[in-house]
Amino acid sequence: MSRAPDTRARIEAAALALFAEKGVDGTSTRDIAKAVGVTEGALYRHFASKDELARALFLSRYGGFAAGVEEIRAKAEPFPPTVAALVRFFYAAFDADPDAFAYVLVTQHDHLGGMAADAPENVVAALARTLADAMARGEIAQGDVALVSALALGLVVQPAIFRLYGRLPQPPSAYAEEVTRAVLAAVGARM
Amino acid sequence: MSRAPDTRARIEAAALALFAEKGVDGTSTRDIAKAVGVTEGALYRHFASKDELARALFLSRYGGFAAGVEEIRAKAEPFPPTVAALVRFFYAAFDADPDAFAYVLVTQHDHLGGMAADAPENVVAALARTLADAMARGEIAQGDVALVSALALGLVVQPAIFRLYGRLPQPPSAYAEEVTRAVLAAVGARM
DNA sequence: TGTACATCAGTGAACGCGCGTTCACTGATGTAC
DNA sequence: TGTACATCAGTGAACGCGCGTTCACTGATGTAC
Repeated sequence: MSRAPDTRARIEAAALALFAEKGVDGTSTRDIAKAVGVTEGALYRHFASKDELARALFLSRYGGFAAGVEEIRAKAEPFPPTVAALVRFFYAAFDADPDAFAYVLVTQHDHLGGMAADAPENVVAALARTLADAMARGEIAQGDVALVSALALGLVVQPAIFRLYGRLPQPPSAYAEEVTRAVLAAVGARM
Repeated sequence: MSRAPDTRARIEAAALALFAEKGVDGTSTRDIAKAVGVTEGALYRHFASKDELARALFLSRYGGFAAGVEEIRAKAEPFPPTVAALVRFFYAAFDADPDAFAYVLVTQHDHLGGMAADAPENVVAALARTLADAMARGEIAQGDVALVSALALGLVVQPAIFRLYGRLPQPPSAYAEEVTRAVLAAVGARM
């Protein structure tokens, strides 16, 4: 039986909340230790460094997004229900943990530097494949896949950002249907 | 006649480039001074602190965006040419100074905290007014103005972000027409 | 025009502080016999 | 079951370092008379 209490999980939760609110650079190891209620030294029993903590948090959360997107894509349903499922998936994740959503959103470019642009675990790559498939099947208008990916992603992500900064009266999940409709219209889906 | 050479402008340019690339926290005053070719002390002849430098850079650049958006809105042209003008304006700004675009994008929430949500100099507020006007005139579908603002902004901004991180083969200005079309479709413009 | 003084952008060395990290230690829990 | 030892998560004090900022100074430029 494991001896350890839930300290590692509590460090992750506290760090994620602080990183999301004040940024990684704006959060000190003292801040984290204080929030958890342990000394700074204890952090180093669970993570080799502050950087490794930041990276572990990113990879686990980001991996969840990538897996979810890829799973929905792999079902190969028609385009409209696929988009609806993707939107619902992202906004359910937002509702479940806004801190994680904000953290991944803001730090993705720091951590994805080394990842292959078309790696299966890359969210944008999975999204691009979904759109390329739909184009190949004639379900949406022909166009530059990278651009269309940007358009679709922007439509889904920006309401979440607005919500994070208090610009939306309700969480984005309340708008899932409207966002889905906007994506279908923006990418020229044949309805 | 002014004695001063262009040191202040050179500090701003170097700081903007560094802030855009590595973030404000990731950039030290030593970095800036070295890039400019002066000592750190010299920075304080022009700016009271590193924070004030960051804020001055933000306000001047952001002010340009807000003024441009408000100017286009004030012309009160029909909705489609208004959107086209806005998209062209943002992407021209991107082309002219990608560092400034990236810096404003990333740091806006740090600096806009105190600004009234509906201040005339607030870019999102100006955008929301544009969309509210179009709704009132029946040019676009009725809906939550905040949500529709998020959708429109996301469509315009995300391609710029993709370009900044090397995910788009061409600068966003090359896609201005397609983005305009996507915005019109997404907000349900009567064509 | 020449001289005396004021202004100011820059230098270079130094500062105190908070940062991430280390380390000898303690005490509780698990394991071997 | 009882005892001896190993493991490990935590403590608390300390560390060296890079950070933003300060300051006495210099020398070039502008101004007054």
